[in-house]
Amino acid sequence: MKYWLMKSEPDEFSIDALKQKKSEPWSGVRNYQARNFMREMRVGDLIFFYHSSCPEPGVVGIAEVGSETHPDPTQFDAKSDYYDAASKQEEPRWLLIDVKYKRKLKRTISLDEIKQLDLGDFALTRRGNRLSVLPVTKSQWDQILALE
DNA sequence: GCCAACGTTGGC
DNA sequence: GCCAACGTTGGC
Repeated sequence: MKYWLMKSEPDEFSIDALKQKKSEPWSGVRNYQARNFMREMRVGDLIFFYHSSCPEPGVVGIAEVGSETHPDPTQFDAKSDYYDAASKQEEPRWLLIDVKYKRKLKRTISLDEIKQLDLGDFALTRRGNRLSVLPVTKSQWDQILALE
């Protein structure tokens, strides 16, 4: 069992939106590193749902991986913002998984608090980090969740 | 293969 | 809205 963190701008897709929809195909990831992490995901892995680009960035909920990776259909949709003309049906460049709602945290565990923990090397708090999908170790997971 | 220009992310 | 950091693109 592995642990992950996935970012979303609450204006675009919030934890409340996920709660309402129960599960969401996570389309639109267009970064190779993030894609490669998704490829390592297995059904049942746990995900910190993180709100970014908002008044209080931080972990707001827990989700789980609801499917194996499969091709992201938006890459083939010319009308989509995520359309990639260079990606071929026979060899899809971009993948997605389904993100399944588990629960909302009692409160937001802010980025500020997370930075104050001693988490070692952590992609979320690495300087200049922009990854939207990143791995979390069990120890990092437990330390962050202990703040709830 | 280098690297400047450009676009995007995301905290503040 | 600003801007640092970083990934990608494309000319050479």
